[in-house]
Amino acid sequence: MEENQEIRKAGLKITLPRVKILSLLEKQGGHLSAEDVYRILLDEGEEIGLATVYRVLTQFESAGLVVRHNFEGGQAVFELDRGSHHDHLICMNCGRVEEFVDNTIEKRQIEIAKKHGFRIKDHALVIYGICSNKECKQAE
Amino acid sequence: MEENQEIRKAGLKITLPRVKILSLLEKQGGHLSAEDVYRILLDEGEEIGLATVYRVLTQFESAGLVVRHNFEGGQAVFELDRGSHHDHLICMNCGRVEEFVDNTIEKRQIEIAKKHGFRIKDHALVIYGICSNKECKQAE
DNA sequence: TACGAAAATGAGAAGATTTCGCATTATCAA
DNA sequence: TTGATAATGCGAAATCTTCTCATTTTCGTA
Ligand SMILES: [Mn+2]
Ligand SMILES: [Mn+2]
Ligand SMILES: [Zn+2]
Ligand SMILES: [Zn+2]
Repeated sequence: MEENQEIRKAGLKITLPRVKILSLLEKQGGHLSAEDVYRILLDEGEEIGLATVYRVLTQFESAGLVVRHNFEGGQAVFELDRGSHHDHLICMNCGRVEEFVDNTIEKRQIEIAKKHGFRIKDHALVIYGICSNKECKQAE
Repeated sequence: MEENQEIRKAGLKITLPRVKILSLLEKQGGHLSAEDVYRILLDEGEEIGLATVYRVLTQFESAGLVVRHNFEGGQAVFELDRGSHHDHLICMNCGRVEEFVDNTIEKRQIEIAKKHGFRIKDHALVIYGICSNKECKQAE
Protein backbone atom coordinates (compact mmCIF):
# COMPACT_ATOMS: atom_id res chain seq x y z
CA MET A 1 0.00 0.00 0.00
CA GLU A 2 2.36 2.68 -1.11
CA GLU A 3 -0.62 4.96 -1.77
CA ASN A 4 -1.09 5.18 1.96
CA GLN A 5 2.40 6.53 2.41
CA GLU A 6 1.88 9.14 -0.28
CA ILE A 7 -1.37 10.27 1.27
CA ARG A 8 0.16 10.39 4.70
CA LYS A 9 3.19 12.29 3.41
CA ALA A 10 0.75 14.81 1.97
CA GLY A 11 -0.55 15.43 5.48
CA LEU A 12 -3.90 13.77 4.85
CA LYS A 13 -5.67 11.01 6.72
CA ILE A 14 -5.82 7.62 5.07
CA THR A 15 -9.41 7.22 3.99
CA LEU A 16 -11.02 4.81 1.57
CA PRO A 17 -11.98 7.47 -1.00
CA ARG A 18 -8.48 8.93 -1.03
CA VAL A 19 -6.84 5.57 -1.48
CA LYS A 20 -9.25 4.52 -4.21
CA ILE A 21 -8.85 7.77 -6.14
CA LEU A 22 -5.07 7.78 -5.92
CA SER A 23 -4.89 4.11 -6.93
CA LEU A 24 -7.15 4.77 -9.87
CA LEU A 25 -5.02 7.67 -11.07
CA GLU A 26 -1.92 5.51 -10.80
CA LYS A 27 -3.54 2.55 -12.53
CA GLN A 28 -5.16 4.54 -15.34
CA GLY A 29 -2.57 7.16 -16.04
CA GLY A 30 -3.50 10.00 -18.35
CA HIS A 31 -5.90 12.86 -17.79
CA LEU A 32 -9.18 12.24 -15.99
CA SER A 33 -11.99 14.57 -15.05
CA ALA A 34 -13.64 14.35 -11.65
CA GLU A 35 -16.64 12.87 -13.41
CA ASP A 36 -14.39 10.28 -15.09
CA VAL A 37 -12.96 9.24 -11.74
CA TYR A 38 -16.44 9.08 -10.23
CA ARG A 39 -17.87 6.98 -13.07
CA ILE A 40 -14.96 4.55 -13.21
CA LEU A 41 -15.10 3.94 -9.48
CA LEU A 42 -18.87 3.47 -9.61
CA ASP A 43 -18.45 1.00 -12.48
CA GLU A 44 -15.92 -0.90 -10.42
CA GLY A 45 -18.56 -1.23 -7.75
CA GLU A 46 -17.01 1.23 -5.35
CA GLU A 47 -19.39 3.53 -3.56
CA ILE A 48 -18.26 7.10 -3.52
CA GLY A 49 -19.80 10.55 -3.79
CA LEU A 50 -19.06 12.97 -6.59
CA ALA A 51 -18.53 15.78 -4.09
CA THR A 52 -15.90 13.67 -2.39
CA VAL A 53 -14.12 13.09 -5.67
CA TYR A 54 -13.97 16.83 -6.27
CA ARG A 55 -12.83 17.48 -2.71
CA VAL A 56 -10.15 14.82 -2.76
CA LEU A 57 -8.79 15.86 -6.15
CA THR A 58 -8.55 19.44 -4.95
CA GLN A 59 -6.75 18.30 -1.81
CA PHE A 60 -4.38 16.18 -3.86
CA GLU A 61 -3.71 19.21 -6.01
CA SER A 62 -2.92 21.39 -2.99
CA ALA A 63 -0.67 18.65 -1.69
CA GLY A 64 1.18 18.40 -4.98
CA LEU A 65 0.06 14.86 -5.71
CA VAL A 66 -1.89 15.76 -8.82
CA VAL A 67 -1.99 18.57 -11.34
CA ARG A 68 -5.21 20.15 -12.56
CA HIS A 69 -5.57 21.34 -16.15
CA ASN A 70 -8.27 23.60 -17.50
CA PHE A 71 -8.16 22.52 -21.11
CA GLU A 72 -10.79 24.22 -23.31
CA GLY A 73 -13.70 25.23 -21.17
CA GLY A 74 -15.40 22.02 -20.27
CA GLN A 75 -14.48 20.13 -17.19
CA ALA A 76 -11.09 20.29 -15.56
CA VAL A 77 -8.89 17.22 -15.86
CA PHE A 78 -6.41 15.83 -13.37
CA GLU A 79 -3.29 13.79 -13.73
CA LEU A 80 -0.73 12.39 -11.34
CA ASP A 81 2.10 14.80 -10.67
CA ARG A 82 5.14 12.89 -11.88
CA GLY A 83 7.47 15.56 -10.60
CA SER A 84 8.39 17.06 -13.93
CA HIS A 85 6.50 19.76 -15.74
CA HIS A 86 5.23 19.19 -19.26
CA ASP A 87 2.88 20.79 -21.76
CA HIS A 88 0.17 19.32 -23.98
CA LEU A 89 -0.89 18.69 -27.56
CA ILE A 90 -4.59 17.97 -27.99
CA CYS A 91 -6.34 16.53 -31.02
CA MET A 92 -9.40 18.61 -31.81
CA ASN A 93 -11.02 15.60 -33.46
CA CYS A 94 -10.55 12.64 -31.14
CA GLY A 95 -9.41 14.38 -27.98
CA ARG A 96 -6.10 12.53 -27.79
CA VAL A 97 -3.65 14.24 -25.47
CA GLU A 98 0.08 14.03 -25.96
CA GLU A 99 2.73 15.50 -23.73
CA PHE A 100 5.96 17.29 -24.47
CA VAL A 101 8.71 19.32 -22.88
CA ASP A 102 10.64 21.88 -24.84
CA ASN A 103 13.52 23.61 -23.14
CA THR A 104 13.74 26.35 -25.70
CA ILE A 105 10.17 27.36 -24.95
CA GLU A 106 10.65 27.01 -21.22
CA LYS A 107 13.64 29.35 -21.30
CA ARG A 108 11.95 31.89 -23.54
CA GLN A 109 9.03 32.10 -21.17
CA ILE A 110 11.29 33.01 -18.31
CA GLU A 111 12.86 35.74 -20.40
CA ILE A 112 9.48 37.06 -21.49
CA ALA A 113 8.25 37.23 -17.91
CA LYS A 114 11.41 39.05 -16.88
CA LYS A 115 11.11 41.53 -19.73
CA HIS A 116 7.58 42.37 -18.59
CA GLY A 117 8.55 42.67 -14.94
CA PHE A 118 6.63 39.55 -13.93
CA ARG A 119 7.89 37.03 -11.42
CA ILE A 120 6.86 33.85 -13.19
CA LYS A 121 4.95 31.27 -11.17
CA ASP A 122 3.51 28.93 -13.71
CA HIS A 123 2.43 28.59 -17.28
CA ALA A 124 0.12 26.57 -19.47
CA LEU A 125 0.79 25.86 -23.11
CA VAL A 126 -1.65 23.81 -25.13
CA ILE A 127 -1.22 23.15 -28.82
CA TYR A 128 -4.45 22.27 -30.62
CA GLY A 129 -4.41 20.32 -33.85
CA ILE A 130 -5.38 17.19 -35.70
CA CYS A 131 -3.54 14.04 -34.79
CA SER A 132 -2.24 11.31 -37.07
CA ASN A 133 -5.16 8.90 -36.69
CA LYS A 134 -6.64 7.92 -40.04
CA GLU A 135 -10.11 9.05 -38.99
CA CYS A 136 -8.86 12.35 -37.62
CA LYS A 137 -6.87 13.21 -40.73
CA GLN A 138 -9.71 12.49 -43.13
CA ALA A 139 -12.33 14.09 -40.89
CA GLU A 140 -10.78 17.45 -41.47
CA MET B 1 -20.65 53.66 -38.60
CA GLU B 2 -17.77 51.46 -39.56
CA GLU B 3 -19.05 48.84 -37.12
CA ASN B 4 -21.94 48.27 -39.48
CA GLN B 5 -19.58 47.40 -42.29
CA GLU B 6 -17.67 44.96 -40.12
CA ILE B 7 -20.84 43.27 -39.00
CA ARG B 8 -22.15 43.11 -42.54
CA LYS B 9 -18.85 41.76 -43.81
CA ALA B 10 -19.15 39.03 -41.20
CA GLY B 11 -22.41 37.97 -42.81
CA LEU B 12 -24.57 39.16 -39.94
CA LYS B 13 -27.55 41.50 -39.93
CA ILE B 14 -27.03 44.94 -38.49
CA THR B 15 -28.86 44.91 -35.19
CA LEU B 16 -28.66 47.25 -32.22
CA PRO B 17 -27.16 44.68 -29.85
CA ARG B 18 -24.46 43.74 -32.33
CA VAL B 19 -23.51 47.33 -33.01
CA LYS B 20 -23.45 48.22 -29.31
CA ILE B 21 -21.34 45.23 -28.38
CA LEU B 22 -18.83 45.75 -31.17
CA SER B 23 -18.58 49.46 -30.40
CA LEU B 24 -18.01 48.71 -26.76
CA LEU B 25 -15.25 46.24 -27.52
CA GLU B 26 -13.58 48.80 -29.78
CA LYS B 27 -13.96 51.61 -27.26
CA GLN B 28 -12.84 49.62 -24.23
CA GLY B 29 -10.14 47.46 -25.67
CA GLY B 30 -8.74 44.71 -23.50
CA HIS B 31 -10.34 41.50 -22.35
CA LEU B 32 -13.98 41.51 -21.33
CA SER B 33 -16.25 38.73 -20.14
CA ALA B 34 -19.82 38.45 -21.41
CA GLU B 35 -20.92 39.60 -17.98
CA ASP B 36 -18.59 42.63 -18.23
CA VAL B 37 -20.08 43.60 -21.58
CA TYR B 38 -23.59 43.15 -20.23
CA ARG B 39 -22.95 45.24 -17.09
CA ILE B 40 -21.21 48.06 -18.91
CA LEU B 41 -24.00 48.36 -21.45
CA LEU B 42 -26.62 48.30 -18.72
CA ASP B 43 -24.73 51.00 -16.83
CA GLU B 44 -24.69 53.08 -19.99
CA GLY B 45 -28.47 52.82 -20.05
CA GLU B 46 -28.64 50.43 -22.96
CA GLU B 47 -31.17 47.67 -22.68
CA ILE B 48 -29.83 44.32 -23.65
CA GLY B 49 -30.19 40.73 -22.53
CA LEU B 50 -27.35 38.65 -21.16
CA ALA B 51 -28.31 35.77 -23.46
CA THR B 52 -27.97 38.10 -26.41
CA VAL B 53 -24.52 39.16 -25.27
CA TYR B 54 -23.42 35.54 -25.12
CA ARG B 55 -25.00 34.81 -28.49
CA VAL B 56 -23.49 37.81 -30.22
CA LEU B 57 -20.03 37.25 -28.79
CA THR B 58 -20.15 33.66 -29.98
CA GLN B 59 -21.23 34.80 -33.42
CA PHE B 60 -18.46 37.38 -33.50
CA GLU B 61 -16.03 34.66 -32.57
CA SER B 62 -17.22 32.39 -35.38
CA ALA B 63 -17.00 35.33 -37.77
CA GLY B 64 -13.44 36.08 -36.69
CA LEU B 65 -14.28 39.48 -35.21
CA VAL B 66 -13.34 38.53 -31.68
CA VAL B 67 -11.22 35.94 -29.94
CA ARG B 68 -12.37 34.01 -26.91
CA HIS B 69 -9.94 33.04 -24.16
CA ASN B 70 -10.56 30.50 -21.43
CA PHE B 71 -8.11 31.85 -18.90
CA GLU B 72 -8.15 29.92 -15.59
CA GLY B 73 -11.53 28.40 -15.08
CA GLY B 74 -13.85 31.27 -14.37
CA GLN B 75 -15.64 33.03 -17.11
CA ALA B 76 -14.39 33.24 -20.66
CA VAL B 77 -13.12 36.61 -21.86
CA PHE B 78 -13.33 38.15 -25.30
CA GLU B 79 -11.19 40.65 -27.12
CA LEU B 80 -11.30 42.22 -30.54
CA ASP B 81 -9.40 40.21 -33.13
CA ARG B 82 -6.73 42.62 -34.28
CA GLY B 83 -5.57 40.26 -36.95
CA SER B 84 -2.36 39.18 -35.30
CA HIS B 85 -2.00 36.35 -32.85
CA HIS B 86 -0.53 36.97 -29.43
CA ASP B 87 -0.20 35.22 -26.10
CA HIS B 88 -0.75 36.38 -22.54
CA LEU B 89 0.90 37.08 -19.21
CA ILE B 90 -1.49 37.27 -16.27
CA CYS B 91 -0.80 38.62 -12.79
CA MET B 92 -2.09 36.17 -10.23
CA ASN B 93 -2.50 38.99 -7.74
CA CYS B 94 -4.24 41.84 -9.56
CA GLY B 95 -5.41 40.10 -12.69
CA ARG B 96 -3.51 42.40 -15.04
CA VAL B 97 -3.18 40.94 -18.51
CA GLU B 98 -0.23 41.74 -20.76
CA GLU B 99 0.28 40.53 -24.27
CA PHE B 100 3.33 39.30 -26.10
CA VAL B 101 4.46 37.61 -29.27
CA ASP B 102 7.57 35.49 -29.36
CA ASN B 103 8.67 34.12 -32.69
CA THR B 104 11.04 31.61 -31.17
CA ILE B 105 8.15 30.04 -29.27
CA GLU B 106 5.83 30.21 -32.26
CA LYS B 107 8.34 28.36 -34.43
CA ARG B 108 9.10 25.74 -31.83
CA GLN B 109 5.42 24.94 -31.49
CA ILE B 110 5.14 24.21 -35.17
CA GLU B 111 8.11 21.88 -34.93
CA ILE B 112 6.70 20.14 -31.90
CA ALA B 113 3.37 19.58 -33.62
CA LYS B 114 5.13 18.19 -36.66
CA LYS B 115 7.28 15.88 -34.57
CA HIS B 116 4.14 14.44 -32.98
CA GLY B 117 2.31 14.07 -36.27
CA PHE B 118 -0.19 16.79 -35.46
CA ARG B 119 -1.44 19.33 -37.98
CA ILE B 120 -1.39 22.41 -35.78
CA LYS B 121 -4.53 24.53 -35.73
CA ASP B 122 -4.12 26.81 -32.77
CA HIS B 123 -2.43 27.17 -29.45
CA ALA B 124 -2.83 28.95 -26.16
CA LEU B 125 0.08 29.99 -23.97
CA VAL B 126 -0.55 31.76 -20.71
CA ILE B 127 2.23 32.71 -18.34
CA TYR B 128 1.09 33.20 -14.74
CA GLY B 129 3.09 35.34 -12.36
CA ILE B 130 3.24 38.40 -10.17
CA CYS B 131 3.42 41.74 -11.93
CA SER B 132 5.52 44.76 -11.06
CA ASN B 133 2.86 46.69 -9.13
CA LYS B 134 4.03 47.63 -5.66
CA GLU B 135 1.05 45.93 -4.05
CA CYS B 136 1.44 42.80 -6.09
CA LYS B 137 5.13 42.42 -5.31
CA GLN B 138 4.70 42.86 -1.57
CA ALA B 139 1.55 40.77 -1.45
CA GLU B 140 3.57 37.73 -2.31
C1' DT C 1 -42.88 54.30 -47.56
C1' DA C 2 -45.34 50.11 -46.19
C1' DC C 3 -45.39 45.19 -46.00
C1' DG C 4 -44.13 40.64 -44.46
C1' DA C 5 -41.00 36.65 -44.27
C1' DA C 6 -37.14 35.55 -41.83
C1' DA C 7 -34.01 36.42 -38.34
C1' DA C 8 -32.86 38.29 -33.81
C1' DT C 9 -33.99 39.56 -29.20
C1' DG C 10 -35.08 39.30 -24.10
C1' DA C 11 -36.57 36.74 -20.25
C1' DG C 12 -36.47 32.94 -17.84
C1' DA C 13 -35.81 27.98 -17.75
C1' DA C 14 -32.53 24.58 -18.17
C1' DG C 15 -27.88 22.47 -18.65
C1' DA C 16 -23.23 21.77 -17.05
C1' DT C 17 -19.69 21.93 -13.76
C1' DT C 18 -18.22 22.71 -9.22
C1' DT C 19 -18.81 23.93 -4.36
C1' DC C 20 -21.34 24.12 -0.02
C1' DG C 21 -23.97 22.66 4.27
C1' DC C 22 -24.92 19.35 7.28
C1' DA C 23 -26.25 14.98 9.34
C1' DT C 24 -23.87 10.63 9.54
C1' DT C 25 -19.78 7.83 9.50
C1' DA C 26 -14.88 6.76 9.63
C1' DT C 27 -10.24 7.58 11.36
C1' DC C 28 -6.68 7.29 14.66
C1' DA C 29 -4.31 8.76 18.96
C1' DA C 30 -4.76 7.79 23.57
C1' DT D 1 -12.20 0.40 22.95
C1' DT D 2 -13.25 5.00 23.08
C1' DG D 3 -14.13 9.66 21.64
C1' DA D 4 -12.61 13.95 19.58
C1' DT D 5 -11.90 15.24 15.19
C1' DA D 6 -12.01 14.92 10.43
C1' DA D 7 -14.13 13.04 6.23
C1' DT D 8 -18.01 11.40 3.69
C1' DG D 9 -22.32 11.31 0.89
C1' DC D 10 -26.24 13.54 -0.26
C1' DG D 11 -28.86 17.12 -2.02
C1' DA D 12 -29.05 22.04 -2.41
C1' DA D 13 -26.86 25.93 -4.20
C1' DA D 14 -23.53 28.73 -6.85
C1' DT D 15 -21.65 29.88 -11.24
C1' DC D 16 -21.33 30.19 -16.03
C1' DT D 17 -23.44 29.33 -20.38
C1' DT D 18 -26.96 27.74 -23.60
C1' DC D 19 -31.65 26.90 -24.90
C1' DT D 20 -36.73 27.82 -25.68
C1' DC D 21 -40.07 30.54 -27.31
C1' DA D 22 -43.12 34.50 -27.59
C1' DT D 23 -42.31 39.08 -29.22
C1' DT D 24 -39.80 42.45 -31.83
C1' DT D 25 -36.67 43.97 -35.41
C1' DT D 26 -34.51 43.87 -39.83
C1' DC D 27 -34.42 44.45 -44.68
C1' DG D 28 -35.64 43.12 -49.46
C1' DT D 29 -39.48 44.01 -52.21
C1' DA D 30 -43.68 46.20 -53.81
MN1 LIG E 1 -0.18 15.73 -18.85
MN1 LIG F 1 -5.16 39.56 -25.73
ZN1 LIG G 1 -7.16 12.62 -33.21
ZN1 LIG H 1 -0.42 42.51 -10.44
